[in-house]
Amino acid sequence: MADARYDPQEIEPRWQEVWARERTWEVPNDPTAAGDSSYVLEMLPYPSGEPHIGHLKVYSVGDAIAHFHRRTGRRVLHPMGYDAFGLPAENHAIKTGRHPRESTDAAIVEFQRQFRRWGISIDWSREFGTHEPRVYRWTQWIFLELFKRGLAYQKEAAVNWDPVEETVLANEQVVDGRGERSGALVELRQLTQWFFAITRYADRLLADLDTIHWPEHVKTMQRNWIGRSQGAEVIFGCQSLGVDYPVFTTRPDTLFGATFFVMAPEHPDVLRLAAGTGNEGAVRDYVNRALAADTQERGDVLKPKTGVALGRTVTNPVNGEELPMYVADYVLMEYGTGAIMAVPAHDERDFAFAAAHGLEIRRVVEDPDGDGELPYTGDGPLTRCGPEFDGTPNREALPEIVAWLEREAKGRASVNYRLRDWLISRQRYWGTPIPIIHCPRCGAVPVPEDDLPVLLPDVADYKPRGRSPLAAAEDWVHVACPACGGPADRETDTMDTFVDSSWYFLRYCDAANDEAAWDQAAIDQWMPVDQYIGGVEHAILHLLYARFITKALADSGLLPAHVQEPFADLFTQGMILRDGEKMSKSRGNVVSPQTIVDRYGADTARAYILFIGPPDQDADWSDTGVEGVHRFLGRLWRMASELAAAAGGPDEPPPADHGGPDLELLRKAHWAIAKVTYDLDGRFSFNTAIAAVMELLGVASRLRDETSPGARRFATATAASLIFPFAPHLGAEAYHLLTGRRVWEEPWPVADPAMLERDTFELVCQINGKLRDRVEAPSSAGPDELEALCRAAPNIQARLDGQTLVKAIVVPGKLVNLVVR
RNA sequence: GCCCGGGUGGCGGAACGGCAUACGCGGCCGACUUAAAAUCGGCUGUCCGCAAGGGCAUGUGGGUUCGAGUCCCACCCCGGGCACCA
Repeated sequence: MADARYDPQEIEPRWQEVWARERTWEVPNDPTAAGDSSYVLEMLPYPSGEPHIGHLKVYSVGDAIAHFHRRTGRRVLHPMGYDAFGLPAENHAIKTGRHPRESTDAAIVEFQRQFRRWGISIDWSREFGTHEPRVYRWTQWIFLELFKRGLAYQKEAAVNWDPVEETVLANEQVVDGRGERSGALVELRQLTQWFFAITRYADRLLADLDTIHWPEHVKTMQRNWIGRSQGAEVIFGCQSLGVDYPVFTTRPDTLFGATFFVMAPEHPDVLRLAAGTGNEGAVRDYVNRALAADTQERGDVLKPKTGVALGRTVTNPVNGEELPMYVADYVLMEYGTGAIMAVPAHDERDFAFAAAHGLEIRRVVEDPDGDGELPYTGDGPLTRCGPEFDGTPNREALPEIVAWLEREAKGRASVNYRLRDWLISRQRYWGTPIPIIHCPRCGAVPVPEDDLPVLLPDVADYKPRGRSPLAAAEDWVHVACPACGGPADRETDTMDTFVDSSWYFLRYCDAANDEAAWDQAAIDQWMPVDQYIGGVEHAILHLLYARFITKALADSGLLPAHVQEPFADLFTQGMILRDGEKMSKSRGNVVSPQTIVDRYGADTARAYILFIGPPDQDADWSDTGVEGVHRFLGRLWRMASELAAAAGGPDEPPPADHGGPDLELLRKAHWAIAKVTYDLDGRFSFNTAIAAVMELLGVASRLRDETSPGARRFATATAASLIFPFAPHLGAEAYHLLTGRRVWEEPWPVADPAMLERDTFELVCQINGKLRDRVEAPSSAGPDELEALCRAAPNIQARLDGQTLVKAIVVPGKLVNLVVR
C-alpha cells in the first residue's frame, strides 16, 4: 500500500454508480413524511455546447447546501432541468439548417453526462427540458390563465426592435439602448404585441421584497427597476385649443415655481398644437430629428437641452398664469403623461433648459442654510406661493396642495412606475407557441385547453424576416376558429423564453403530472424554494418575472395561498475569472470543467472552486491553486487508506486515555466540526470550512507518530465526513474505508461542547493595548488571578518598572491590558 | 451624478471591537531517492539588531475607545448597478 496513490478516476465512477443504481437522491412527494423539507435549487442551465466553469461553481455551491441540509435531517428536493428554448440554438439552425431540437438535445445529453460526472446529487426522476411538449403545454396553459384574467393582452405600442435578431425585445433586455444578446442598437417600432401586465403587480413586487431573504443589492436593483414615484397628476389646460394636459410630478409643492411646460416629441398633440402658430415648421423639423435619433444618443444626460416653442400656452392651475409650451427631447413619452410642468429653480434639467432658452427661473423653496444657488432640489420653507403657503415647509405643504387640487378638480394624488408591462412576443421560431387563434369575426380566441399543447411545427427556414418563421407553416397557421368555426389563423409569435423559466421551479414539484401543471399538494409540500442559487446577472430579468408569475398564479387560486414568493432565500455567486478577466473564447482564457475533471477528478474541481474565496465574490482561477486542493484531498485519502490497512478494525473504541496528543487531536476534530457547521449554516463560508478540515488533517498528520490509531481514525473519519459536501466521492470513500458505513446516511456530526473547552488557555498580556507577552492561564481563573499572572509575565515585569499603573482591563478567557503612565 | 460592493503579505484570502496576516499558492532550505517526480518536514509581512528584543504595517487623513482591519466623520482608488423617470 505504500505506493498507493489517490486515484479519483477510479474512486469517483464507483460511487456515482452506487448513487445512480440506488437512486439515492430521489425524494418522493410524501406529505406524511416526518421532518422538515428543503427545496434547494440552482438556476436552470441554458443547454448550449457544454457546461462552463460557472456551471461548475453554481452546482458545487448548491450541492454542498443540499448535502448539508440532508445530513442535518431535512428531506431535500434538488432537481435539474434545462432552459431549452432560445436564440443560440435557433441561430445555429439558421447557419446549419440543423433543427434546433437536435443541437439542443445533444447539448442536454452532454450536460447530463457532466453533471453525473461531477457527482451532483440530483433527483433525476424530475428532470425536464422546457422545450418538451409535455412541459410547454403547461407554459401555454399558464398563458391562457393570464389571458382569462386580462393579464396577457395585446396592444399596439412603440416597442424595442432588435434589427439583428429580427425580433422585439422586452425593456429588460435592452441595455444602454442595445439588444442584450446581439449588441445591436434597437429601433423603436410601432407594433401590436403581446404583453403581460406586470405593472399591475408593481406595488406587491415592491412591498414583498421585505418578506424575502435576498442580498440587499439585488433587492435594491429590483426596487430601482420598478421605480415607484409618489406624487400628483396636475391638469394644465390649453385654452386656445380647449384641451387639458395632465402632467405627473413628484413635486407638487413647487407648482408655483412652474414657468414653462414641455412635451415629448412623440406626444401625439405636438403638431396639432403648433399648427397655425408660425412655429409649425420649426416644430416639425425638431420632432423629425428627435424621432430619427437613436435611443442611446437621445438618452445622453450630458447632451445640451434642446427644444422649440410650440407657440401656445397652458394655464397653471394654482395661480392662473399662462406658461409657454415647448417640445423637447428630454421629456420622455413613455413615462408619466409625456408632458411636464417645468420648475427650473428646483429641477436640474428644467434649469438647464431655462438657462439655454432664456426662460424665467423663479425660486419657490428657500434654502434654510444655503448660499442661494440654483437649482435647489432640497427642502425648505415655501416662498412666492401666496399667503396660504408662504413660510410653510415644502414637505408639509405638499399634501395640502394636492388636497387643494383634488377639491378644485385640477389634479389628484398619483403614483408612477418606471416598470413597463412585460413584452413577451418574439418573432422567432424556437420558443413556446402562443396559444391564440385570430378570427376575423371573434378576435383573439384562446386555444381550448383540451387542444393543448399547440405543437411547434417543423419549418424549412428558421430565418426571421420581420415576421415569425412560423408564419410560413401555412397548414399549421390556418385553422377553424374554436368559437365560430370560421376560417382563422394561429398566432405565429412565440413566447419570450423568460416565460418558461418563470415557472419551471413549480413543475419540479410534480414533474410527472400529465393531468395538470401540478398538484397543489405537491406545491404545498415544497414551495417556496428554500435556497435559490444563481448569477447576479439575473437580478432583474428572471428574478422579477418569476416573482410576478408566482403572484399571478397565486391570485388565480392555482397555488397555495402561502406561496406568494418563489424564492425565500437567494444566494448570488460571483464569476470565475482568469487573469482578472471574464473567460471567453475570444480571449482564449477559458478553463473547461471537463479538462479539470479529467486531470484532477470532480472532487478536486468542486472543492477548489469553493476554496478559492467567498463564493459571492468574483474569483480568479489559479492552476497552482487547484494543485494545492488536490494535494490536500490526496493526503486525506492516503491517511484513510493507511489507517484502514493498519491493525484495528472499524469498531475499535475511541481511545480511553484522553490525554496528551490524543486529546489534542480529538479536540481539533471537535473544533473542526463546530467550525464547518457554523460556516455552512446559512453563511456560505465554504472557503473557511474547507480550511478548517485542512487544519484538522494538518494536526492529525503532525501528531501521526504520537497518537493512538483510534484517535487518528476518529479524526480522519471526521475529516471525511466534513469534506463530503464539497468532495462527495472522496468523503464517501474515506469514510467507508474507515468505518464501513456510508457517510451520506450518517447524521451530520455534532461537536461535543466539553471537547471545545480547555483547562488552560493562552492569556494575552498587553501594556497600553500592545501585545507584550503570553502566558498559560487556567480557564477557571478570576479577574484578579489573571491580572496577577499578567503582571508576573517576564516581558511585562520588565516594562512595569518605574511606571504608574492607571488601570487594568481584564477580559476573562482572553487577555489583560495594563494601562500605565 | 445617485445607490450598492470592495481596498489586508509576492498572490487568492482569514480575522464575535481583544494575539493582524488562519488556510492555500508561490519562494527558500532540508529529508527520502543513484537521480527526478511524488511525498514529508522547516522557514517565509517589513525595517533595525549578533541576539534577546524592538520599531513600522490592513487605501489616505482625522475621531471614539484601555484597545480599531473591524465603529464614526471626511477623502482617494477599483468593481458593479441605475441614470433626462419629472
